[in-house]
Amino acid sequence: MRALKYSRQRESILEFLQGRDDHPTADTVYMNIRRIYPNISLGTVYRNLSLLASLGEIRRITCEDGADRFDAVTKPHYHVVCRRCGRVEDLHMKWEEDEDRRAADIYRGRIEGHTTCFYGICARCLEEESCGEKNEKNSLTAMA
Amino acid sequence: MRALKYSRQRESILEFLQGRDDHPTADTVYMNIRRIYPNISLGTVYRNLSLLASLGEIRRITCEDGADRFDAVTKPHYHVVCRRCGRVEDLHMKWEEDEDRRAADIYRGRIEGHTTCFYGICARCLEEESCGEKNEKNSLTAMA
DNA sequence: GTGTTTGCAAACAATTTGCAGAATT
DNA sequence: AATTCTGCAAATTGTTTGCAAACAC
Repeated sequence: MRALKYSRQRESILEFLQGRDDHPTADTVYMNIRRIYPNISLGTVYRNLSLLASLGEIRRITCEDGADRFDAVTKPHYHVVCRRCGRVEDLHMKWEEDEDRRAADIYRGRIEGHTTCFYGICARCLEEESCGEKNEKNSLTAMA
Repeated sequence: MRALKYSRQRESILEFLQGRDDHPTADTVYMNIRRIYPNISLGTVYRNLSLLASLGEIRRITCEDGADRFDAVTKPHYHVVCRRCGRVEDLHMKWEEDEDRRAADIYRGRIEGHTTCFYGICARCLEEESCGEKNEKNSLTAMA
């Protein structure tokens, strides 16, 4: 029903994501795109990220940690979230195709897919035991 | 370091969650507990949910849909999120224990566990094709 | 009594939205 | 010319926090 017109901002956001292997938040995207289009607005970034995600050109990752992250790799794969610094990394492990079928067999509704998110402590945080710089919020999780 | 004192509100929140098999949001918990303690505050509900989660008495579920949900079943299991109404259901399927080991084998950091979230359309929404009542937000995801 | 928890309200963070003007077709 | 997209600011939503009083030990 709605047309879809070219926009340099959108293009630029997509390209930016394609050039990264970590998984930036909307805000990180914003900061970086601003170097190219200094007056792009955060609203535009959000709008385009949502649009691209709904078009299937990028993937939204929602992982327990404050802000959503975005990934230009759209084929299913695993992620690891660091509980200390919040960093989200890809895990290059064979994707378990059968899971969906197993689930569909016993679920009364329709299964369309799944996401699997590992959590733990990333190598960087393990080394520098004094990691806590980035994402203090997560210390709550570790409070117990 | 910190003591931990009894609170009827906390007790009541935990009991409420234990009596449900769906996965209420903080707000739903609030609405329901209010029938017992009419002047409990939303802040208290959030504080206790976070506390209980960090103690491992309940589990926090963050699944792409606006608000976090909470689950009194703490042993790992699968969830299915309906992309139409946002409902989160348990999926009673054998938990794949090996995943963590597989991941740990190739990951440089420490793997502590993982969560797997299936998504699709729940049976209820499939039937009444006119589902859209509850959680309009999700229509964005389906917009493409 | 000391320390924890509560209710309330204000503060916050992430994200969405309304609108007039700029860009694309 | 008709629409879509943008920048900006204000609005929403989900969650956290500061504080004085209430409660548990």
